[in-house]
Amino acid sequence: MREKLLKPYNPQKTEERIYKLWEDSGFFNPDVCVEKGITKANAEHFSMVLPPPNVTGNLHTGHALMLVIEDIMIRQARMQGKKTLWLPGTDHAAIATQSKVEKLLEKEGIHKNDLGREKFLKRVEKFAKESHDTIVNQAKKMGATLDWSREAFTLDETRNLSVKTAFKKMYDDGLIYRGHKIVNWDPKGQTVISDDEIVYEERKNKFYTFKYGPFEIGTTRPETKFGDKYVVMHPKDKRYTDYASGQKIKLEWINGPIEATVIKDEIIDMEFGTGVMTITPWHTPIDFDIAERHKLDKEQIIDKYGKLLPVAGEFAGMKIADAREKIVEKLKTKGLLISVDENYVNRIATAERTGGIIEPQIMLQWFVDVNKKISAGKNKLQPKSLKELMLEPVREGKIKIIPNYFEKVYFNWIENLRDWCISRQIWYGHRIPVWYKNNEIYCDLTAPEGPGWVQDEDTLDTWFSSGLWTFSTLGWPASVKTTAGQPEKTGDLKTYHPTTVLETGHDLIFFWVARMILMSQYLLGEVPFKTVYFHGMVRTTDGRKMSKSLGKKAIDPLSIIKKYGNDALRMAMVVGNTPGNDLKLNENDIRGYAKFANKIWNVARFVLENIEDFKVLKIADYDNEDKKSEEELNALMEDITKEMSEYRFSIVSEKIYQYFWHTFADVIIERSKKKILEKKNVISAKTLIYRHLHILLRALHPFMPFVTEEIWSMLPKEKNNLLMVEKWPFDCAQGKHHAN
RNA sequence: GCGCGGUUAGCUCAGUGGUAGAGCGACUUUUUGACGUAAAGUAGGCCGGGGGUUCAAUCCCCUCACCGCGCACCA
Repeated sequence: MREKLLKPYNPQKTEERIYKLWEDSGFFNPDVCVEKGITKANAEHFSMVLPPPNVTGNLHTGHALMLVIEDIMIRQARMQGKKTLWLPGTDHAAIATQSKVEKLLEKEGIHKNDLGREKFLKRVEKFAKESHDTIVNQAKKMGATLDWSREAFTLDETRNLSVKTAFKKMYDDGLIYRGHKIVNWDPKGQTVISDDEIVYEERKNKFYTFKYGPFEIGTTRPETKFGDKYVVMHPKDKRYTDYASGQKIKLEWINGPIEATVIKDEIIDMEFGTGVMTITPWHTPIDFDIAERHKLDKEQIIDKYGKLLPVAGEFAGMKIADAREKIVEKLKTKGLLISVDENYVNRIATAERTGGIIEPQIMLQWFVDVNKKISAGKNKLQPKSLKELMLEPVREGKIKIIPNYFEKVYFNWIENLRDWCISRQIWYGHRIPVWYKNNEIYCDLTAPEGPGWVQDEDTLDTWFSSGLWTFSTLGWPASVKTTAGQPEKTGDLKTYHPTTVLETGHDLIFFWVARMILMSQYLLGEVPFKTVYFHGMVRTTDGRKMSKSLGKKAIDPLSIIKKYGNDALRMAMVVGNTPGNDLKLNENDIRGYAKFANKIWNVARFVLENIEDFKVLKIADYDNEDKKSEEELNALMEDITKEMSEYRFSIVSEKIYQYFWHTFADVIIERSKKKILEKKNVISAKTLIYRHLHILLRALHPFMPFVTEEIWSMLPKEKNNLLMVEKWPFDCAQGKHHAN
């Protein structure tokens, strides 16, 4: 009996030592497991990439939840003898990281332009490195058995090669094009962003109605109205049958008389306002579409700093917010203001990362064409669009999404998907591998020979590199050899791709999950993963999403671990938490599971005290009630193994908890006391409690790895393996229980 | 506007076509030997409202209400 068992379980004194044992064993690396005979060389694989945390700071409870669920899957797979890889990495998170560093510099009174591209990037890299180290340390404290030897970064050299390779192939296939389109310009971040990076905020905005010649037009944005020389109405609107398409009308406007042209278009909602509107094609997506359809002029009104251009006459150079009221005032003086609705509410598009108000602009940018049909990969005979490549595997069940209702959300998104804008006017990120010289354009992995070539200044959307993550981390493109015209995978890519499961938050379904499916389908002709498991968002007890802005209200995972232990936090995050549903993390629950860890500890003490003289550890001749208990335990193991294969961690953790405490401890141990005291069926009793502990520790290990590993080290047994590589107590394939 | 999820014990949440479950909390008892971070026990629920299918509905279908979320539009 070890001394330390005599005191209550102390996670603080245990966890760091245990993690070091695991790490030193090398078993996080599947190759080591094979070398040491833990895993068979030809074993089935189980692989998962870690959703790479952004290098913008610390890990929060959301990360903790992710690490816990993934570590549970990985530990079980490893115990089941699978060749198990959990691949770690971090995300450079382009805009997020750059704007974070910009803010830090701001405090020093420095603007990034003062430093210049190179010096600024050095600062960002320094910051990213520090964040990376913090993140890795925290992940280790959380007990994650990630294979650190394979760690990757979305912006390292290998990943840069994969990004350039992917870009070039898409460019050559005509899937990436450069064009003038209306895009989401963020005046604050001074970059374009994709549709998915927009966050809408409801705000009260004055809704003005102006007299526009014979019409009345409504707007929330008078400052864009300078260029409005087209007035649009529905062709079937009976109120305006007197006006013909193309008809010119002279009218008085902000800066004097103008000539407006009547346009008829069915997109107009006759019910809205007066059924007449003027359009600003340069700054409104829907107006842009109308202008394209009718081949109308487009004129820029607002520059990229959010200031009015000379077209605004006396208002030129003014900022939007300042100009708006003044323009209204002028129109009012001219008798053109009809009414103002003070209580109008509409949605404002803001940039996710900077909070800047999006000003749509027509700009020259790079796009991924999602509708063009190409005969790439395995679809040589039947050309397919990227949209189809994204839809098919989910529709056909090659990718299963848990919970399955997210499949509908996924389909809905793809069906409404527009071309993906991938260029960003920021410095931190993968530089676009395109060079220009006069009118020539050159796209390749390296710069073209000869003088005069200038590389595109822009970088790529961070999700472009994230989309490659399941295979760029496994060595692609180097790990694809082309023999006899057939691409053939080698190395890690061959062994571990498609990955078994992707576990992530449902907020990443479009940003990341869809893009990974796109990239893998297109570049490898296969799915990136077979199952997607979405966890919910972690919330505070009052229901708010946990984030740093909450300050003290947010629970810091590391301080919880310090207080209650890792195992307790893990259980609190798993029990009662079903996929897709948000989790309200409650300190009471965590405290409860800390008690459970202690309960396990005390049970172990009792069992070990009573089997010290006990040499024969094989299945004995049980008496009837013990035999029944053994069978009940076996049935439970079979049951939870099946539940685990269906990713029902909530149920499994609860069942083991219940059985351990209220059957093993409360019934079986109490019964054994009596038998041992009365010296009746002692062998049966001792065998039963030993085997229960032996089996339950293994079943509990993925959920509560630290306390179970610590107790395991004290158990009398033939081999001295770490529990993390012991056998899971039920073999699904063979229907066998692993006795010892 | 289109769509998705939720509504179960005081709180946080599981769950199932056939007498309703857990944790925490509350209350009562127990200083017995693994554990007081414990044990034994008790109380507490028309499973959101209404309708339907069924021998049987908390569960399946329809509908309403409220809460949360996503997408689109917003001149």
